[in-house]
Amino acid sequence: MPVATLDKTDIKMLAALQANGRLTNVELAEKVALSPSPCLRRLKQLEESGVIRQYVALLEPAKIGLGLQAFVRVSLEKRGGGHLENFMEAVQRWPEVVNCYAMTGEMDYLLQVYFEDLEHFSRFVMDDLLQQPGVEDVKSSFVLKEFKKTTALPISHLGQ
Amino acid sequence: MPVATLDKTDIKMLAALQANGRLTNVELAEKVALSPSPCLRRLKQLEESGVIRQYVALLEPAKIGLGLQAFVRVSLEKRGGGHLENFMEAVQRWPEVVNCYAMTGEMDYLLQVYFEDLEHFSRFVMDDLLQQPGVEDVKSSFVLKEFKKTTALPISHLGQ
DNA sequence: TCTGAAAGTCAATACCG
DNA sequence: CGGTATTGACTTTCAGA
Repeated sequence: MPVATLDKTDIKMLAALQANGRLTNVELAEKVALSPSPCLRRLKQLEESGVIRQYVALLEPAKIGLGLQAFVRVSLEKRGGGHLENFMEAVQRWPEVVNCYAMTGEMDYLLQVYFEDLEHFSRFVMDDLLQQPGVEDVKSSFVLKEFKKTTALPISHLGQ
Repeated sequence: MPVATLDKTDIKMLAALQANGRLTNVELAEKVALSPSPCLRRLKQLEESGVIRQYVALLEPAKIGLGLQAFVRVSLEKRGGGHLENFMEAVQRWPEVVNCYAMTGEMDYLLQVYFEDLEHFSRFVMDDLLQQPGVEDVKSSFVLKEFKKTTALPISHLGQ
């Protein structure tokens, strides 16, 4: 995947949109000292090249009853066909799982998962995770506090 | 933090905005079978109550030269004043760190961090992390593959 | 590549069932 | 709670520098 060539104005645009994805083109143009027309052209370019992947609304977990966040390490049986495939299909289906990573180190998978409470967590592990063919072991850690929480990637390292 | 009371229409709105944060009010109203005016009133309510925390643009890490993602576990000295405070200030400052959690289990901290490459990672650990007063130990795992990656929280568990 | 103007669309408000 | 109508602002496109 090629790295895009971005100038100072593009970087300012990305910083502004990472902070507020609903900025109008006129507002964005003001922030980067451009008139709306070329600003819009640059924006379309950033979207079409895939530098901007998506615009989303972020919800507050506690306000929708998701008071519990966990990281769950799952070990899959190494032998036996299709376990990984089936597991990943299930992961896509389970709405509680927001992220799933394969990591270096141990040959297992790291899930980031939201729950309403411990009972919900328990049901998820018993009824979903451990019912899934190939799942050998499950180890969970819960988030006590989030000290930093952002979706904004660093961009200052890019060009001028 | 109180849990908001949301009806079926609110839930549809949240689902739509988690998938596309730049939907216009008219588009959103069509999706939830409402006219624009009450739709906008509901939207403002969701924003003001804090259910919608923020709108953001998500960038593609690989397209901006961030090909390496890691989880870093940091142990802080338990004795000695202000280490945690100073560390958290530094964490806010370091742009590579997108998330920082205190977890159950071991009394240490989990960072989610983006890097350009291993040399960037090395510089971060040597020049930033290990120079920070109170940092005792650092253990890193790298992301080999992301099987699921979303910011959309589950909302189907809420009312009708 | 930017500016500026023109046409269509949308946000935001007021008002009414 | 819902819908309609209005005004001003914004998006989008195109011609020209």
